[in-house]
Amino acid sequence: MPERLAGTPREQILDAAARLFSSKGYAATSTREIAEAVGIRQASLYYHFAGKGEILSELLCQTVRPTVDSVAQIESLTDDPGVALYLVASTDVRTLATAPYNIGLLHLAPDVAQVEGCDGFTAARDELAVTYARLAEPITSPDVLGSVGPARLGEKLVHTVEEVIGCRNAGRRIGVDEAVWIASSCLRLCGVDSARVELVVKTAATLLDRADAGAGPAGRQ
Amino acid sequence: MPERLAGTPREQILDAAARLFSSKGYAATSTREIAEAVGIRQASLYYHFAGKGEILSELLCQTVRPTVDSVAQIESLTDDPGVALYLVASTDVRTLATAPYNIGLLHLAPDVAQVEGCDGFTAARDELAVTYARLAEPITSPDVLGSVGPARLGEKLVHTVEEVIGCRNAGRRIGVDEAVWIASSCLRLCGVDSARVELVVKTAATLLDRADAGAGPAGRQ
DNA sequence: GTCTATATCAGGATAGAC
DNA sequence: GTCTATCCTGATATAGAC
Repeated sequence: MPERLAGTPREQILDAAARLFSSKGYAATSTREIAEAVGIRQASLYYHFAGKGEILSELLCQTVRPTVDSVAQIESLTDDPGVALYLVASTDVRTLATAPYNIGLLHLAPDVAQVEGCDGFTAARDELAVTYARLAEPITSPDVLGSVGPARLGEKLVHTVEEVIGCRNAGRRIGVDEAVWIASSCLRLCGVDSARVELVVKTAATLLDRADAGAGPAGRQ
Repeated sequence: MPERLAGTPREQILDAAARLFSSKGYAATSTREIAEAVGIRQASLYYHFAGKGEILSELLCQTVRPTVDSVAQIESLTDDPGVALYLVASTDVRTLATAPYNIGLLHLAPDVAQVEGCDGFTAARDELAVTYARLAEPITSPDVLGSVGPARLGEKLVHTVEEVIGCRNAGRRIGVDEAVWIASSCLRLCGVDSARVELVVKTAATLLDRADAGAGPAGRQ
């Protein structure tokens, strides 16, 4: 245990804010509480952040950045859009499931949606929806595409992955089986049948194993 | 247009609160704003409600009551659990989609989850999850049941229907096609294939037509 | 049933010492 | 970089007149 119980003051603030925001809500959390949790005075927060909104903004970005960044790498692994979709969804699930606190909850809340200066987050999230749409379209059955169209389907798949948020909010942690099920829900919703879903899941698993092996032991982290 | 632009003061307050809560968030909405929207003074709210929390509680209950109440009637229409599941989901979708404001958003927000005295709502919502689970289990494919189990599947179907909330939150209204798709998503997630989904949707539609005809013109509302 | 008036308290943010 | 001190605003809820 060579590390301190926390990192830089900035990281400590973000961690405390994440815990409080996700448990009490953004508007209902005071900057005093955040400061107290870190062990500094309320006014000292303003040295590290311009205000409450900037703390929130940074936290929101952390929920999407890893997934957005992973897309290029995933697409270099496979040409099968179904497998790619599943892998992106899996990354998304993992990011949301393993974050120290359930901050994914926040962006749905109206008080959060009203905060200005979160453009980076909304842009990244929109980009993610477009990616989901692009990958989903070629594997989606005609009746589904006819009902919702590609763009809305993308949004809906993003929402589907955010099922993780609901699970965590219910107090449960997400196991491997559940993570697989949520990611594969994206395929099911496109109209892919159970047999093919299982095939994609297996293909994706072997692909990841190969990639991990190629990246060396560090890939396991 | 024989009605006044609003009903009783109590209803006016609930309507204004619903609009403000769903757009700004619960904690971020002041009782002053609610009163102002109704055209009375802030203190006058306390004649109609014990406090801010009681207004919220009533609004939350309105989002689940119609669906919970419809279950018995739906189960008297059919013995096919798949059709019943689809009909319950459709009722749920309709309730969430046609409410004057998107109050379904609220229960997800942490500031709302913290409010005491919403037991009626949480109990009704839990009951709904159990119903979804009971109807879904017999039609769910083994691989899906093996991954998540019936109870969690019930929760997940509730969340699936709540996709409506996300749609409305994105500023879109829910069309018929989209409503059908969301309700049938419950079947797809259980592992039901596209052909059978379409069959269930058609069966449900004819069942409803018959029920409406039996109930007389009032059934159309 | 609605009002005025007010008690009580907590919020975010800034100024300036150290 | 953190502190103290404070400003200013706005919150919920109550008391009591009409």
